[in-house]
Amino acid sequence: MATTIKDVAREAGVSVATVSRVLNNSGPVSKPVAERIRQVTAALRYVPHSGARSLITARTNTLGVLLPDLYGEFFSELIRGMDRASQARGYHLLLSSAHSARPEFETAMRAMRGRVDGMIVMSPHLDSRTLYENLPGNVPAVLLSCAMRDERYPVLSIDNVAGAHTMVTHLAALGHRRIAHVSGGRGNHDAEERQRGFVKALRDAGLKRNPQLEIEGDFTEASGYAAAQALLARPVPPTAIFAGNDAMAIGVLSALNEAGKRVPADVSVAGFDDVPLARYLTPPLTSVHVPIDEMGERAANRLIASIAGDAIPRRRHERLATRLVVRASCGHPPKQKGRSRS
Amino acid sequence: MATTIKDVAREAGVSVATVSRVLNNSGPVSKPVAERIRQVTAALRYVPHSGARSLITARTNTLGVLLPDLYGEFFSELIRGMDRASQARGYHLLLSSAHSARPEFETAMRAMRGRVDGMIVMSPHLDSRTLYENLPGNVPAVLLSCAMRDERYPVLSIDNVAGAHTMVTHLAALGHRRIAHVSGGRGNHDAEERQRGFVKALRDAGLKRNPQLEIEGDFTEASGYAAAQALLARPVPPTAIFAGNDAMAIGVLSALNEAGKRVPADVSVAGFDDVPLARYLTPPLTSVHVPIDEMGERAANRLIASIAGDAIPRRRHERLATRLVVRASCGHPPKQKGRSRS
DNA sequence: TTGTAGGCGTTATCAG
DNA sequence: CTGATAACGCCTACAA
Repeated sequence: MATTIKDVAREAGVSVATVSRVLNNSGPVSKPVAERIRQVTAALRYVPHSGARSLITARTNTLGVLLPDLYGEFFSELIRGMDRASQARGYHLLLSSAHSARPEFETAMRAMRGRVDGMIVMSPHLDSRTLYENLPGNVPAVLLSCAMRDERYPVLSIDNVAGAHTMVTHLAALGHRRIAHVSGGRGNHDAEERQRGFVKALRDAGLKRNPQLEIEGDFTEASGYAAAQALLARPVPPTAIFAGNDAMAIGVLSALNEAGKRVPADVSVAGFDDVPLARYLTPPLTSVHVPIDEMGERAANRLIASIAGDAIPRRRHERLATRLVVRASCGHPPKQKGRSRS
Repeated sequence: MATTIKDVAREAGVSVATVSRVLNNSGPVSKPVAERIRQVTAALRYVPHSGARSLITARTNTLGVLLPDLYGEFFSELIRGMDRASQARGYHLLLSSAHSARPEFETAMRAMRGRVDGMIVMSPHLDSRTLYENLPGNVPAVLLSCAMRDERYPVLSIDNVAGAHTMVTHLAALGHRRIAHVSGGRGNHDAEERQRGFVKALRDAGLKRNPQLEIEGDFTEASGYAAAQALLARPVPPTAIFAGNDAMAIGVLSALNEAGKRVPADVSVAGFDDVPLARYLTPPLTSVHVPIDEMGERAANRLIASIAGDAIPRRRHERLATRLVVRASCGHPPKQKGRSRS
């Protein structure tokens, strides 16, 4: 049915070995013969069977990608970055998502073994144990935003703590003393780091941590919306709300607007990620810029390098720097009408 | 290095045939033997080499997915839908993006041949000719949002014309007579269909088409922003702006807000797609709902069915229905003379 | 119920 | 420079 190398060889009047040599530039072939073979190959629309090839070369030229639930702009960007890097080096992407839960993660991991040369795993919900036990021993892997303490696998992550710290410090510098945080959810690595940055910045600014002003969300707009409503219902609401990502910040903006609060006149709002649309929100969102596509790109490049057997960089754990992006959604707190503390 | 079926056989003291039978449930094996084999398989963490297997079964259990440039929420949703359906049926997704241009499309298509059992192709920028010439003859394919006139391949698309028509009719019913359209760009299939719906609805509402009120964008927030600025500069600006997708509508909102226009008091704004965050915009965006993830899901299911050799549905071309979602961003046009005094 | 052996499409190793 | 031919890991008749 499908044309094989034999068909090409027969048609061109040569042996399969010669055809193979032409197609892979792996050996000397005379000009005219090579030319004829190329012609026949094109005419027959022949494409080598990658499975058969990988059988002998032990390479699939494919990277496995394991992601959590896909949502929003974030993953489009991430995948875009990985794809760009992969294509440039002749690799394909075998994608599998929705593996926040453990059993699905294990299944997906197993299913990939054998069809990929390496794996990129993003699994902000799983603990080191589960990761270790399921990561393939035989192929290299790069982790994204994972809770990996040691250096057994290279990990790429966002500098969440510093990013959140910078943001909260910025808010404090604007004069805010009641700064709320809507976190991305317990058990999520990025979310917890961002919260750590928040807490640390409060302390560094000499502000007291207030449980009333910390709410757990789940990185969705809906959870940000609900969180803001809850915060507004507090006896003394916050003057600034720092959301764990832009999606939740959007939900926060929505709730504030609905409640008749002006941003930033009444309440300041800040996000994290700085997705492309952040600057087009009303008002434009102050956020922490994360180079998402670059993270994807780096992960792929790093994996490909380690597949190729390149020397492993000394520092396996790499943190991507963030950048504070100040826009109109944050300003000074409103003049205190009630008591001012401390 | 990697463990093979032979290792398992040796370790379990049986032949490779028996191991194979156990792993594929393809033949009678005695209980105790099967049990031992399963144990050894697990202990050795053996996973069959998919390439070798596909060599003989002629199946890869992989779907190839060719997408244009990834952006925004749209593609996260789409991929999520495809992945969900694929996983449920034991298929993997081999993803490749950024193929708006012809040569890249051809390369990507060729690279996939041989590693997939079927292909999902989304290529709103390419013409039928190019598509035909590059679509694989040997594996089934499903097209998304493609300009395919005949029925050679099944096509799934959004009912863009009806969606746009409904929206514009809605705006006209609110009293708008100067309705602008920011289109998604010439050469993009979805964009052109939406524009057709816009034009048709104008006519049906007895409104005259006005070139001054039609601007070409490219589905990005930035282009929506620029378009709105241009529209505001018109001698007589529109009272409603219908953007070809939500991203551009976001840009429009941003520009209007910056120009001090109130939405919907001064100008109404509508989008298309109804991405998850549309309801959380300020103001919440009136849009045309498109079941994006369902489209991905259906595409995958349909492809898998045709791989399995299921009977092909009579109507190969399937249009997904859209739904008007009315929110606060659209209202009646301002009174003719009494322009807002703010 | 189990084992043996042939072959799937490639590439790599030899001879020529 | 070119052509046989032996792997690669697996599945599947066919034989036992």
